[in-house]
Amino acid sequence: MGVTIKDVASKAGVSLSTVSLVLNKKKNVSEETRQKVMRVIEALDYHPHRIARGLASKTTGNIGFILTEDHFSRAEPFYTKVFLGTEFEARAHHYYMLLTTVNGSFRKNKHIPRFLLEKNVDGVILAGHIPAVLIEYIRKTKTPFVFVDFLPKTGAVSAVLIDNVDGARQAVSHLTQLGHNRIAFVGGDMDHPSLKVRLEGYKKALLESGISVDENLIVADEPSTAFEDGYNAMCKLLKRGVEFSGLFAGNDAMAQGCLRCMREHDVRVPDDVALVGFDDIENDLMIEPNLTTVHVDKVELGAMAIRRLVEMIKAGHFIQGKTLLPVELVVRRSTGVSIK
Amino acid sequence: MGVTIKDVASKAGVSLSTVSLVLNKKKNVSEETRQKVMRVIEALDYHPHRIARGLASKTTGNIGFILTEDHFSRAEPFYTKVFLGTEFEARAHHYYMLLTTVNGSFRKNKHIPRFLLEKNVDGVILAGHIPAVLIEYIRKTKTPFVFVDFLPKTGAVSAVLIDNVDGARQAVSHLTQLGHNRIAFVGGDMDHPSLKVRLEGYKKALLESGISVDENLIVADEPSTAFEDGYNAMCKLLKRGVEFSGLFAGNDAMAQGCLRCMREHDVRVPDDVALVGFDDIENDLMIEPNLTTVHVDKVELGAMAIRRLVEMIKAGHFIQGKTLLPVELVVRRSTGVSIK
DNA sequence: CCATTCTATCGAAACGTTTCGATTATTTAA
DNA sequence: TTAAATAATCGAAACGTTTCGATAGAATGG
Repeated sequence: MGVTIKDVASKAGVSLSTVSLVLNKKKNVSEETRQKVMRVIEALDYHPHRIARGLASKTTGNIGFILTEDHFSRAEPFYTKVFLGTEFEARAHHYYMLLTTVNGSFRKNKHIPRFLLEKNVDGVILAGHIPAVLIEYIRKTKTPFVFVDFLPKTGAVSAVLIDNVDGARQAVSHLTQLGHNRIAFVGGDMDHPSLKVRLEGYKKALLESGISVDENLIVADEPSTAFEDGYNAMCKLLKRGVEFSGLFAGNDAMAQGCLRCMREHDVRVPDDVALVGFDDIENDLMIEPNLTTVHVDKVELGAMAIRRLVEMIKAGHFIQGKTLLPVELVVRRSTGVSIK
Repeated sequence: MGVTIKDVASKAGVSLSTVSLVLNKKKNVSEETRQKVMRVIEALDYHPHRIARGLASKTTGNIGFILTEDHFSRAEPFYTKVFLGTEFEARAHHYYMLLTTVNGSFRKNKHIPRFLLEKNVDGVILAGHIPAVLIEYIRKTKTPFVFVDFLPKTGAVSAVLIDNVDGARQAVSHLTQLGHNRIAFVGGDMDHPSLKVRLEGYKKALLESGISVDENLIVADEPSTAFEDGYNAMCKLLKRGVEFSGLFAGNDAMAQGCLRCMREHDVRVPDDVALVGFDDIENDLMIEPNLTTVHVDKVELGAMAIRRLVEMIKAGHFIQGKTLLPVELVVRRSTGVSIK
């Protein structure tokens, strides 16, 4: 039905292979015939058939995105943004993204993503806590892969990570500079590297400011990092009766949960407590007071991962290394700094 | 490298074609050989190569998702949710989704999505305001397609739509049942069928309740439907000085913008004004007061579209028709009804 | 001026399936 | 008992490219 390379060849009076050479910008084709072929391609509005090209060249034009189910259903659409970032960047490199989720109860030879089994991707992005068995499988298949916001315990990796330490430092030193020295931390899901590192960054920043760490000011044992977890954590903290005037939440969803809890207990933000979150999600601007937070460019995070992956695919071999995504504090009303 | 159908055939002692027949569950293969072949497939952990299968069967296993750029960058992640809904449902039918955006300044023969040119999809989902030229192109290629939350002006269509009329009716009659009879409407982007229909539904519901429509209570000329548009619209409405005690916003993002504006003007919700939104977005629960709204299951909307599309692909011909997604009012604090 | 290298082009195999028509074996009908 | 229909299996073509090795002609070197 559609026009094929054969049609182009015959109409241009050259062989199939010559057209292919032109299409793939290979050497050793005269400028003259190149132009002739190009004109015919234009005239016939020819576009190579992706599938056929794929079979011959052992290339798919697809990149897989593997995500754990629980991360995907997180209220906070963090990974959704990351995924969209990969979409945009992938398209710029002429790839399409194939998305799939795996769940925690992963069993080998059973739950391997279909696009891997069917050899339908040129590389994969791994986001969130991916089961070790799966990572091992991917390594075996020699498929290029890049981690996003996660690091496995072992093995050589290519990864793109948030600069959580720096973010936590910026958040905490913003609070100390405002004069706070009793600064609490609220977090959860400490299995996730990001949250763990944010807590570490918090401690480090305190020490750098000459403030000792008080474990009574830390609530980090919530199972997850959603709004409710923030709410619950804050309730625990308030129940302890310890004094604090600054609060650093592991992410914005939790920060907003804290806010709700504090409001219910007549603790005013920013008057009684200055609050800083992490992530910079959309509705930080829709709540009262607008939330001071550490901005994370999730879309860019995805884009960086794709760039790394495409580089590896082109190179034809694994390229080890980690890249940190810089983050930036954005100061809003919740830390009491008045903005014009 | 990988194990192919050839390996299975020789190990099972049958021909290539027999293995293929087994794989595709065709008739006329004896139970005995079927089992023998299946055992070998298991033993070798064979999985057919998607690309090769695609070339031979003229099938891609992919579904395209076409979206307008401006809709995609909308603050409110409506279409993102719809897309995820298609992802999940597509996977259940063993398809992968390929996403792309087109922009308003669409030119034929230039901005046609690559997956269409390269014949890399078995069907497409069209979300939002898709340029008519593109629709025409898709029709010509005989690619099955389904619209989501949009209807083109002309031609036979298969579409999945939100039951906006019913949603508006539920919203408005909730307000009238609470005793309000001065009910305002705030909307924008009236080019979009959904918003237009919500306004119509609002008027219809008023009339059904014996309340005449007062154009002074309607602000619908905002360019878009984001938070800011709601904010601006509400400012205009308040400036008019007309009295109202109920407010129906075209969507939740606008409703939240209204809320912000009212707060700045010391109009209290729900005490002075009872507010209902539309969509039921995540942070309706994170704002004060929690927003009464019309719940739209965006994920299900996407899933419905996929089911329709898969049906068409299987049938091998276009199937005309529209399906309405039922919606449901969820009552929260912003309409003043106290919930235990 | 001939041997060598280089350039441009081509033919054919290969990629891993599906599918169609042929073939053989088996059953059914007359 | 034989012709016809049916069931099971197979061989080969086809899908639309890329790529490798071959070939012929042009350029280069000694």
